[in-house]
Amino acid sequence: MKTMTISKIAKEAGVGVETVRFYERNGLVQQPPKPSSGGFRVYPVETAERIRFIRQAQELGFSLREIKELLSLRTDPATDCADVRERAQVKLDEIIRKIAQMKGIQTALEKLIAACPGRGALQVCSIIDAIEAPEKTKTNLKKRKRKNYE
Amino acid sequence: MKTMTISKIAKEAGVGVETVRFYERNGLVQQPPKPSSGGFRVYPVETAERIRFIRQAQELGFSLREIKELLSLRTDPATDCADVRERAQVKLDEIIRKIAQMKGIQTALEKLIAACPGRGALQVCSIIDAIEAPEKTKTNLKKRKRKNYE
DNA sequence: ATACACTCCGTACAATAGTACGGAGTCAAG
DNA sequence: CTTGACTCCGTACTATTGTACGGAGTGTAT
Repeated sequence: MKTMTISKIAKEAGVGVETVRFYERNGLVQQPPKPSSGGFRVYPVETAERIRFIRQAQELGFSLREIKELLSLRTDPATDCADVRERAQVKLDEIIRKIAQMKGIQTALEKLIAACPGRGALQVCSIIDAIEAPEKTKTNLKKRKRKNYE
Repeated sequence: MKTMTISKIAKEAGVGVETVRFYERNGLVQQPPKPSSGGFRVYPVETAERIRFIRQAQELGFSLREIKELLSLRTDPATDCADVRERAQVKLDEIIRKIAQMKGIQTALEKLIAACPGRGALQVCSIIDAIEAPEKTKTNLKKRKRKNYE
């Protein structure tokens, strides 16, 4: 196995060298020490996996701050297990909520696509319409008043 | 129904007035005309729904640019239906991919939580480990030092 | 041993997504 | 008709998430 320099890691992870450094500066990946013999830093291959995870989580709407929290979850006997469980559970709930929302949009898009060739059979004209009518395409769903927010 | 001013819309949507204006400037919501009688702009209630959709889509990792695309999808007989279908399908594929990724993280978190009290039964020590081992516990590829981080 | 690519580090610049501010206009209650 | 809250609009500032640049050091292939 060739020595993993920062550019190899970056290539492996599909990001630029500067991005790796940026993640190092922000504590998302650990910067390996410079070898005592001098020269360039050598990276463990796992770093690339870690970065790929970061990018994936970003695509799913997590901020770097949140991703850092995700990555800091460890079932390490040395740390408090109950705490890890609790934090993991919070993230899990969030994920489950997001999946549900995602499925809402999925259904809406499917409705939109289905409404396309029939032209007018459904009243679905935009993705908003497709979402706002969860199931019942019955009349007068505009009467609901939503005071739900804050 | 009282006249929806911008601050009512903002409150209804759970955002600040400035955010509404920002979305207007960027074409995500349409700015209603000033009444010919003069005075303040009056907003249709749907604007609040639209903004809530924007916020939701953002949470799911879509940029405002992408959300604008989503919102511009319309099964309008006047526009090319095949085009709408195509663009909707692209978004749909993306959503489906994201849901799959999300489920990957969900499973990883569940493994992490499961590994917590048993302590050592599973080798899952971080969320990365929980993700990188899809299900086959192919021995000792991952067995090396995982002491490196934090 | 020299060329050349790559590392290292600091700082600067950039895009996205807001948030804040200030001054002038408007509305509605007292 | 005054007062206070809100609108309108422009501009400026902020946070997050990177990208780019420049100069000095290092590794390596020829």
